[in-house]
Amino acid sequence: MPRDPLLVVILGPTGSGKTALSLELAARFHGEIVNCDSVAMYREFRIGTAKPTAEEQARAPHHLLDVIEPTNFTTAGEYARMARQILLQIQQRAALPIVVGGTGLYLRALIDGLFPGPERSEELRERLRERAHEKGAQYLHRLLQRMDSRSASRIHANDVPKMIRAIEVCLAAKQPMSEQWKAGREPLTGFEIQRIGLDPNRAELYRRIHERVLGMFDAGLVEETQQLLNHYGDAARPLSSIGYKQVVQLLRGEIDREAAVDAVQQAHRNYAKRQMTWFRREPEVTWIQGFGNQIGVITQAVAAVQNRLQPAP
RNA sequence: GGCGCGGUACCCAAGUGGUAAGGGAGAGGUCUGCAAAACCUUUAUGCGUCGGUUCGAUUCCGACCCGCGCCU
Repeated sequence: MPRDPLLVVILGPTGSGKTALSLELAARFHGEIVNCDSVAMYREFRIGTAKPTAEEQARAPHHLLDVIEPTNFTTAGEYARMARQILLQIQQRAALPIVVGGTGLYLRALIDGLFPGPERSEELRERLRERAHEKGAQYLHRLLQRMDSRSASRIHANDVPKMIRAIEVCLAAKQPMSEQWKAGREPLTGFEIQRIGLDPNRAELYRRIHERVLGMFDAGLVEETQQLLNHYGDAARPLSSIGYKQVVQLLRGEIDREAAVDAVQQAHRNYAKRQMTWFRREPEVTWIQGFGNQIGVITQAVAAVQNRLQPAP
């Protein structure tokens, strides 16, 4: 019986060597790389996102890098649509798609799908955010409680973003979000999925992050941020993401360089931990202990892919 | 050597004669369209040491140790 083509997913915390591993796998299996890091999708954000360099990108086709204007924004749903489109194209070329990234929600949106609900509404969000600011988060929670008590009980009363999304969904569809969820998700079909998870030793990962951030500053993170700030100001949303946010504070004179470096390192460490919490729940992951640029790790990853391509009889 | 100030968790730090705020870090967790976001949980029988007063001391008293500042 005909089998679906294989889709390889590489996941892991920031600094675990996903890029290095993806290039190795792409070279061995005629792969094409599909980015799954939210901020790497933005143009001109280069150093702070640890995007693959031009040389690295020349070693295999890369997708969904630099596809959003700095002043625009994207969402998990939009990401999933774009990525699925690209997956089909790669399939037609008979190449191996390799999804690489650390944004857990985007990965889930791609593979498991989201419920077919309404997209975000900026005006409504702005209003709700103001209310929350004036009257406190509890106000939103009471509001949601009236519209959709099931969702309200699942969302913590301090979690403003999630409450806003739930209220938005209820209003746009004139139906509780919990009802709309019953329609189920829209999962990706037509692929067999091999997830490879990088699970490096925590202390070692933190050491690598320390060095990597120093490297970013050496490579001109401050200058890059300065340019983005000059060109776009607050309109470039990723300026508030890890690395850029702290450098903006440095450029505004709120902290000195040493404090900025420390803060960026700290933010990356916190992020890596959160990513691991998310990924631990991801199903069917072949976990490999170590970093993606280590020979032993690469060997194991290659074997895992090989196994799926030509399973033992 | 003298005087003054200070010593509370891994770090910063509040505090009271009645049984140790808060923040950060660390660890664990949540996540259905801003997710590199947001949120939740958790961490000192212990307050430099030894005595004393007291029903009760981290708090008051004494001595000592350590740090910082000033004076000689």
